[in-house]
Amino acid sequence: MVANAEVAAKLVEIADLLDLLGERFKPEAYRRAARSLEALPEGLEAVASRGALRTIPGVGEAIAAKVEELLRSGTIAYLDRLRSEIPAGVLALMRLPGVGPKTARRFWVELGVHGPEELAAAVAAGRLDGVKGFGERKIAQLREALEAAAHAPTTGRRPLELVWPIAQGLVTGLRAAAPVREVALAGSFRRGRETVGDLDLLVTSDAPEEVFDAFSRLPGVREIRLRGPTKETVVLDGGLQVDLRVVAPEAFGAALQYFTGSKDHNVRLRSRAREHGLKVNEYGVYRGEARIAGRTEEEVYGALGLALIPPELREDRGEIDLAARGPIPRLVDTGDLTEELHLHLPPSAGVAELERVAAAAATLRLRRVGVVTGVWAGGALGPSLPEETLHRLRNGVPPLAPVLEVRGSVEDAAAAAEAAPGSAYRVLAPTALARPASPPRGGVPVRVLAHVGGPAEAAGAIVELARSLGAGIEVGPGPERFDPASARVAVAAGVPLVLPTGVEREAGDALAPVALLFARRAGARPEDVLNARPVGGGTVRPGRSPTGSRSGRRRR
DNA sequence: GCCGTTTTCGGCCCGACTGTTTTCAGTCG
Repeated sequence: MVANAEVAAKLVEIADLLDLLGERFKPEAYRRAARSLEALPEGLEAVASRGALRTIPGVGEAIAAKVEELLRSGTIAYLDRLRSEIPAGVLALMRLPGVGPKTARRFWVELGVHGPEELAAAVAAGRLDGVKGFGERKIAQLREALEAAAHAPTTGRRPLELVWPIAQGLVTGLRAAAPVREVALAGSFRRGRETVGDLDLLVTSDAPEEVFDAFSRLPGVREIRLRGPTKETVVLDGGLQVDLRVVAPEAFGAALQYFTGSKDHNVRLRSRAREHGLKVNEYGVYRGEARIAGRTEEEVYGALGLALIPPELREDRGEIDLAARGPIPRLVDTGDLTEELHLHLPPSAGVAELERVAAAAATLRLRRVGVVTGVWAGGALGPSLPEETLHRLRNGVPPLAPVLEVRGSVEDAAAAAEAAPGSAYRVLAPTALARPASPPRGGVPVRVLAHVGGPAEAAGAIVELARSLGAGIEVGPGPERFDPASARVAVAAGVPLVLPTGVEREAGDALAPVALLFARRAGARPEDVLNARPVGGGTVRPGRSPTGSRSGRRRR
């Protein structure tokens, strides 16, 4: 079994190598196909076996053939040929900051340098001095990049939930320290991608210089990488890069749209604009010289004859055609959540803690909060809260309700429910998956929550299990929850999602907001979310069938 | 190499910033 990410990596390598050969449009074609493969909620082998590779956006005849070749034989002859033409170290040269395909190729062809180590030696030996295009500053920059690459591992993309608190801190800090009006996070962060490469911050202000000064002095800012009249790039202590842009208020919507991306979405949007005799850039929508939109995103999409597209859907997966046909179905939002299905309190939690949660629940207008009173595992019930707290909970602290958590199979869950009547139960699905599942026994008040993640390729099997149990599947960061691609499979199959409400969390905690972004990215409407529905239904009926026209089907 | 609500050929987003250049190429997002 070849993982989708592995195939995508091979295509990206082809793209990089073609870049070095000076190809104009092929590299981007291979990269676009690679991005599509990475986001695929299904194993490539399954797609290939039903002959559907070419339905993947950006995959045409040639790339489909190469993917098939890779799945069949484990290699791509075309890639092997490119590799034989270009030394591996030249690719590493191209990945140095400030070095692109042109420069890397010059190092290789003109200087006979085959990799970063050789380049470092060449720089040290003064072989770049006097070479056209390499002044003092360029050489110093190169020396620094080589130094950094030798010591620090390349900083890749980071999980969204880890970047979340950092991003919120920057927004808060900027609001407090600089003369800004609007502040917004854009980029893949705003789209709710599972991983974030860097952060894009957008502000409106009359005094850009003051904003940049204040931004540079925020705690955690390690260095300024570049600074111009409208843009500043800094690097934080952890190595995360942050781009800050200051734009005029009348262009805020256009800039937000532009810097939210995705790249593929923007490219398609611009093609559409051209077809309508319009031009879109980060300052607005133009008909000739006249600016016809730009203050809000709604204006920008409207000028192109489109309904506003939620950022989480802007991936060029058919959302533009959808928006051309009419308003996009409303996606689930924080305010739709009516219930917390399971909340773990610290083992020492006292009565005051219950009251704190109840107050938080009131603020969030939650009608029910399931508090885990014990974990049933291996046929025994483990205590999880002090006796006084349990007593108080059972005697009623609205809207809190005791919930029993079961880790095991469906049979375990039924046994646990009989041993501790009156509590709902949930199944931790890794174990449930390992055993044959059967529907819960009758007469027990249950609500099944499959608490399980895994590779996107496995999503289909888990969704089917959840459907047979009448379970909802928790969405959010971490290996025990569904990521956006898997969640999309669930939504398309009519299996409801479950979202954490964040009721017990401290401010700045990322679980609930990130889970919400993931669900929205999966195209989930309020009715696709189990705990966004009216309380009282209790059990989800097993074996619900998808309803033909659900949101999940509008993309691929 | 991909793609199509003007197209199966001829396009492919577009601007900021840097360094080095005296008018622009390369990189980046």
